[in-house]
Amino acid sequence: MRRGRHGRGRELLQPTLLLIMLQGPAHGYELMERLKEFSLGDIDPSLIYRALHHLEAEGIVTSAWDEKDSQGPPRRVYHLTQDGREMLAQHLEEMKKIRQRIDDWIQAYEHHMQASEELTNKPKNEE
Amino acid sequence: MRRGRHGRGRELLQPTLLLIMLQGPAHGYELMERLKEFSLGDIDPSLIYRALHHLEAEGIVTSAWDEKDSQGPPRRVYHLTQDGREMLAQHLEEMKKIRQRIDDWIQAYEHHMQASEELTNKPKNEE
DNA sequence: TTCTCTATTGACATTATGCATATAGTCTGC
DNA sequence: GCAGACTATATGCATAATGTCAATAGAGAA
Repeated sequence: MRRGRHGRGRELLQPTLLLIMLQGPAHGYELMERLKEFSLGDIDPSLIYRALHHLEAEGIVTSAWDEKDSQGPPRRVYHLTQDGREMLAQHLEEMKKIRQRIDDWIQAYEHHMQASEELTNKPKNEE
Repeated sequence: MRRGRHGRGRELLQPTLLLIMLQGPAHGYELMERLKEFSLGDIDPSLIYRALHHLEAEGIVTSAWDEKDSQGPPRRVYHLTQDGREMLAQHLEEMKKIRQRIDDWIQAYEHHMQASEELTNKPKNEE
């Protein structure tokens, strides 16, 4: 299975991990699976665990070994801190800005393409 | 002037440089100025020049010293290659995907917030 | 000549990414 | 019981990308 090839969507990893945790505590493997819901499957597991360690070091999440039975080795369960909730609110604002930039980009691109297509189709001055 | 702090919008740098060049050849300083049109002012100049060198090494753009007068030191003028135009078309597809993911993210976040707000405002079972 | 703006580049440190791999528990079927 | 698949987390290492800072230098204005 080819995974994580190139930086596609990697900038959405952290915000999306937090968003899933907003819906409730989760362990790494589960987060990895649920990223598929956001078209972010295909990310190498090591990147997810590394992101989680990083978030914990920043105080955005906390973690503890799960006391309940696992279907494998013990799980480390992560949940949001208050800082994490605030971070999410900041992410929302950031997301809106990025979306606006992307919209501007797409519009500028398509506008240019449309204009140059018209030039190609009407080389002589029609009206 | 604080510049380039953190990865804000940095993922849009390359596509946006190419988009501006699609509208016509341009030199680095000019590109840097025109990035403001896409809310990408505030990027350190060295990042822009580095991106341009990288694009040239990849054959996405070519460059030459400008023969015309500068209002300062000589300018290096960049223009798109055919590969660059194809790259732009790929960027368009990528942009649309990212845009979709961001929409999904925002919708999930706001949906959760709305749901939890309702729980807060109606703790007893009203209908 | 000094200051600001124009213009490009390089050095250096830090951080992120990609990929491979180690470790190990559980579960299913044989 | 053991092989193989799935669950679960973590580390090491090489390379790529970023951030910061500063060097260099021409042109134009005061």
